Amino acid sequence: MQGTQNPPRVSPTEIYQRLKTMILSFTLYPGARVTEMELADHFGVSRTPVREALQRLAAEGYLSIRAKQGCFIRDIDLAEINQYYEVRIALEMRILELIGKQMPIPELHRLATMWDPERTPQRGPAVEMMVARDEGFHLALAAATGNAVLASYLKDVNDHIHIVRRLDFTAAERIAPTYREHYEVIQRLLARDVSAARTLLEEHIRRSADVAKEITLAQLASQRAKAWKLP
Amino acid sequence: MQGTQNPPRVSPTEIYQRLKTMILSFTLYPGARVTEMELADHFGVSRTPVREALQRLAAEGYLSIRAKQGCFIRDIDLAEINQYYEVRIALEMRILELIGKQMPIPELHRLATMWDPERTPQRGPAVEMMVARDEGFHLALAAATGNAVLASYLKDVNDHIHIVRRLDFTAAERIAPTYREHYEVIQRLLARDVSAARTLLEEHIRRSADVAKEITLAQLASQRAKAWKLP
DNA sequence: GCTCGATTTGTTGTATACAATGGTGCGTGG
DNA sequence: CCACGCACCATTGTATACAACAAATCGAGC
Repeated sequence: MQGTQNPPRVSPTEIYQRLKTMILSFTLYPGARVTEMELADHFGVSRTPVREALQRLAAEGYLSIRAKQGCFIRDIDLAEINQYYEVRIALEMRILELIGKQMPIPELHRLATMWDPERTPQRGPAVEMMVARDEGFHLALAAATGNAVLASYLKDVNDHIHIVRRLDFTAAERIAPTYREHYEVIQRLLARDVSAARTLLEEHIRRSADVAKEITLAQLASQRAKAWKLP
Repeated sequence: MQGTQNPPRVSPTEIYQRLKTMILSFTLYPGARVTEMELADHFGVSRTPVREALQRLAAEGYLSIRAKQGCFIRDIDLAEINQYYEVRIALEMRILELIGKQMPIPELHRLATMWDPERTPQRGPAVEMMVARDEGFHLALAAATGNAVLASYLKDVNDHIHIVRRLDFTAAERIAPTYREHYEVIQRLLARDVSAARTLLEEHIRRSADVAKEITLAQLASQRAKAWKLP
């Protein structure tokens, strides 16, 4: 609409990222249908770069391209989300093993300060802000392994559960426990007690997953109600 | 060449799979350059479906598309391969935890029979055959978790190390140990001793990784020697 | 003979025209 | 009133023409 298509032509990668953001933030809600022409007009380019972006998104499972019909944002499949969470636990458990004896103390202190329960924000921060902070915590642990491939797999898994995970923090009462649980994990790492850190982190992930999935069910119901009256 | 392009038009997905196979089997060796037109002619289609396949392969890291220059098969980066092996261990360790107490006995017996050391083939089977069997073993464990997402991540990791892993079995002396080690893991699972199974499986993976990486170094050297005299 | 620059060539990036096909709605017949 | 079939339309799949640009090549000048 607001024509910013003259000087910088929108690249396929940028289209990909913007579409992914729209999907992950529910701007394009599950089940919605988009056509290549629509998006091409929207971004001020031809169908070619749009197709490239859509194919990437389809390959990653965010939407499905049905031949001669259109592109449909994939429905949220809670059973599948559960499976992604299981993969996440697999990766994060190994991450703790890898960094347990080796992660530098200063870096641990930095995280501890960042998640000090006494600094829990009183009036909840913006949801997206909180999600980014949370994902940052877990990715920081991954990065500390020095294994970029491992970190990128965790990032990939995170993206796939992001759409659900962000709902965890719409419930304000999850913010304080998140601070406390993150802090506890760091304390165990400082004490070089990897086993305890593992137990705590797994419980933390499962707790947040449960809350997020619960909220998702409600969200989906209301989303369907909205979709009901559109046509 | 042998014109089979009339009745069935080659789909982008098929192009993708065939190219991937060519890369993983060293038919297109690391560093080689291919152009879209070349491949389009080869498969008897236009550049469009070829581009689709190449973009998927690039997204998965198998090749890099350099603007206005060409597509280059990615070099093998042994440090990166190491990182993939670490992810593989993370996933497989969790897989053992998940199936430990639950995998049905008959399925375990099936695998035990399949990898009975006494049935080790005397004159080595074809390398690709052995690799497929090996990957099948590990994917069978993954499938037994009932977690399709987890299994697909393991498959993805396997694909990325396949190019190196297959070399493990060019050394005939690795075949017997593979049978023995697989068999041992299954025995521990039958005894419901998950912890022992984990230890054995991790050692097994690390051993095969070490051999594979060693052979890769030699292979790369000879490959470079070949490439030397091509132009 | 050597160096630097313009031109040519080859390759990917983008736009567009055309082909193939699934879905929809309308009309007809029972 | 309902069921069935046919034509039209919307949408993706494919081919091709054109644009943009990097590298190599060739030539001119010193």
